[in-house]
Amino acid sequence: MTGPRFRFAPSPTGFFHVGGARTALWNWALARSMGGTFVLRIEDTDAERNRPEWTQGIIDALAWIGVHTDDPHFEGPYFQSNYAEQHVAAAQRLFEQGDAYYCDMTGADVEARNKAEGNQGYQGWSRNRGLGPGPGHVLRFKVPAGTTVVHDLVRGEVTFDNSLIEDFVLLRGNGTPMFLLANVVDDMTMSISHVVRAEEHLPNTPKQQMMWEALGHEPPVWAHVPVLVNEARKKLSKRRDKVALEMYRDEGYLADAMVNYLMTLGWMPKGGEEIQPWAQMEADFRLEDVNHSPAFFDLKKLAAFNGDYIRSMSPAEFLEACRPWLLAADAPFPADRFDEEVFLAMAPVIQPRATTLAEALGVVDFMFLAEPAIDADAWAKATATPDLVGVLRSSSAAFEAVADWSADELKAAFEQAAEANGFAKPGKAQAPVRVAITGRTVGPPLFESLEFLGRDETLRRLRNADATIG
RNA sequence: GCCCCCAUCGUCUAGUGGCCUAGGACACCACCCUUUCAAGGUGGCGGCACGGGUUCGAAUCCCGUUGGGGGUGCCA
Repeated sequence: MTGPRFRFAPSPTGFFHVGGARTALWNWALARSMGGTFVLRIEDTDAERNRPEWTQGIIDALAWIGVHTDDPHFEGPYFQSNYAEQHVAAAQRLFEQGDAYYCDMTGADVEARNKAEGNQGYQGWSRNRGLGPGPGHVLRFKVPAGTTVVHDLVRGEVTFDNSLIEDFVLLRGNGTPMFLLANVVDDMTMSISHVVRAEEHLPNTPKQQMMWEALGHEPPVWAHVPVLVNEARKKLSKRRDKVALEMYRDEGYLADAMVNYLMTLGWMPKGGEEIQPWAQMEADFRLEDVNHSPAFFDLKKLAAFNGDYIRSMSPAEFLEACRPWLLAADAPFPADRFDEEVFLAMAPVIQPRATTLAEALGVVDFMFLAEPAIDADAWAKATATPDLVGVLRSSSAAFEAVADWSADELKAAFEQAAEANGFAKPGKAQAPVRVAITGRTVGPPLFESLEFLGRDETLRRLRNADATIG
């Protein structure tokens, strides 16, 4: 692979952020459509928040959204912690070149001096003190005078006044490298040509660009994409918001729907049609077309996308997609009562009624439950008047007499029973039968359900329900 | 506080000086269809933050204001 080299560099935190997923997807689309490479680098240098299993979580999440480690465009994962020596070596080089210097002031020292002098930030106090490395000495980058212009593919030219950028820390007092340094050195080592990341990194960019230059390299192409925000228009946070990709997967959001939705947050496929196959989006995606303002991660719209994708599946695909929920320990009904044939046959009436896969099983759970729970309020309402009770009893009798147990005949039988009890519109009289059979007032078409439920079970449930009426 | 970014319906967006009476999607409302609920169909509501310029002409260019967001660690 000789094309451009992109990278995705998450820090392991135990879950995969939806914002990170979008960034990964955009990098992935770019790498693939440009014949380039997507480098995965796990930024695990902060021992505080890092566990080996987190990494697998990242790889699994990426695979779910279609970023596969066995794709020729994929490279990695690399672990930042393995490159500490190189980070330190680069810092050493900057020191030797005179682009960095040691400082023995602690954070408290800096704060105290600023308070005394009415200043803010680090004022380059140790620039000319000629300090060498030593315990507690941090290495700081000597920010040159002038301005730094960042060329950004989505923002354009952004100019920073270097005098407003403090001499930032490269190496901690204990000698370990800081993120800014590690990040730059790794990008250089991995020959990254395009850094596509969230906007929150834009203020870091002049610092990183100065390091690239000091280290004798041409900086990469930068692209800072807008952040994803919540309803209050604040950056999505794991404390407040539902940001874990895994949670959406577990609730039955389809990967294709999630991917499609994420892609359109800040970018619109050509032609203005939002629902697009991955291949099309991959081919069309351009950083130059990315929007500049933060995008609200809208659960309602995600749900709409998901419903759309669910409805477009064939019954067989739908069954397979539901399989994990059918086999789950907390499945809504016991596996041995499940009937694939029935589920397949009912799929077309289930799909338009479900927003998520998890929800889909709930639509037909009554078909596979030995004794579906009857909602008390629904039952009370469905049998509140004598005519409703009458419908229940006469339809029960009418069903018993049906010769051919089919939806059509059941419907005809029911309509007669309803009319006999004074209902001009049979639809209005469905409630008692529906509640008796399904436990609820709403659900898939009743007579088709009865057909599949079978004569014996239908009549049994009607008799049981009838018996509960005084 | 300081620095940076941003600003089209409630939301995601189309729009790159005349094609804009500002288009689509989600949400919402109404109607149709109908076997409940959905789905589907039709229609509706609703927006260029404000003020100055530039121009024959501005949602589009410039300046300012206001508003929002991000960043300001010996976190990543």
